[in-house]
Amino acid sequence: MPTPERTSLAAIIAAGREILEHSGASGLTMQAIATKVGVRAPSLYKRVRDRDALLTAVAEAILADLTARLTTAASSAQPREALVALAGAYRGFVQEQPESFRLIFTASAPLEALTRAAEPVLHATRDFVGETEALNAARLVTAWMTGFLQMELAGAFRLGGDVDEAFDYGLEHVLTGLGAQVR
Amino acid sequence: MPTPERTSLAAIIAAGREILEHSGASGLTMQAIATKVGVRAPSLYKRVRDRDALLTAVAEAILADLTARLTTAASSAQPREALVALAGAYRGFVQEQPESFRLIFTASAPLEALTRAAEPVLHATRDFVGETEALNAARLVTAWMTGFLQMELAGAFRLGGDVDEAFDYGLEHVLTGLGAQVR
DNA sequence: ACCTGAACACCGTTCAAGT
DNA sequence: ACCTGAACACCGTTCAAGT
Repeated sequence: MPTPERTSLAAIIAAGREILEHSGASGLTMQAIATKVGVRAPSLYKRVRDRDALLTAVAEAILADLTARLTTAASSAQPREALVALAGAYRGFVQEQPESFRLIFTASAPLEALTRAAEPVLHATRDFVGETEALNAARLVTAWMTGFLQMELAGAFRLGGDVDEAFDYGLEHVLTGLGAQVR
Repeated sequence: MPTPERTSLAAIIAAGREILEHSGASGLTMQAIATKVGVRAPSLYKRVRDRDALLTAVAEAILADLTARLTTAASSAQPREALVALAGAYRGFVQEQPESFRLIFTASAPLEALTRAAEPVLHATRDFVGETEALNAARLVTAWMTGFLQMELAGAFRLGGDVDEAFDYGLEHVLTGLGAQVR
């Protein structure tokens, strides 16, 4: 005799994201998720292969959110402004959801979702430096932003200097470097 | 009656680094370390507060190595060449010891060790852009390198394009951006 | 057809007992 | 003074038994 479903994959992922931000990746246990969705831990295996697959699914959901935010932020017609707004949106997202940011580069990476998140950057750099250099330029911008945010989160910028100023400085000089002719 | 010491903190850290590179952070268990140094797991707690402190100690040892490599690489008198060599050395280190690279920004970060590793970068940027901008420039270079290597490791650059070319492109344009006047 | 208790292997960690 | 076995709490995961 069938039993009604007491939860869903969507609910599990949503619970996972909440627990992740609240307790970090180490607090994201099958037990904790099960309790939050009102079920016992073994039942989760009906919807998810194992914990690793669950982390990947959570990372995908996070990346979908981030992609939407970046796309909206980069809507300016001025390519330079679009990139500045995009960088600001990325930083805002990371400051709001630091544990989520940590996960997307840690979890058995969902490459397609990562690629999709990079697309607004790619569009903006295409407008800024042209088609031929667009991919390399996008990788430069993405790498700088991601590295900066990771180091800021790790506290590596805590000793001396103004972090906001360092962010603006980095962004300005990256954009200048992209705009200039390389000898 | 005293018992002779059967291991040492140095041996534990060395064993930790080997296991880390071989089996990843999740394989770096107290059991695995104990077996490698010829002791039982509870004995490790004579030398180390807990696993977290052990990870920090391993990260510190890794950073000391990395610092030495970067310092050597950046010894050129030409500031631009110094930065290029430094970036190459960093990338080489990460390709040799990817798990070690992952750990240094993951482990309850040893901030002083991280700061020390950044010092060769700071010296090189000071020579390149002058005293006032040195710190901001170092943070730009460090962030770009670290972000690039992390994304390369995560496989985010696996889809299309030449990764080596993207690295060179990024480095050139970062240095150009630093060298140019920002309007 | 989904959910559960019980069980298993495997963690980190503590501690009394050994030498 | 260091090392160990035994024990504990807590993981992820499997599976037979329930409804």
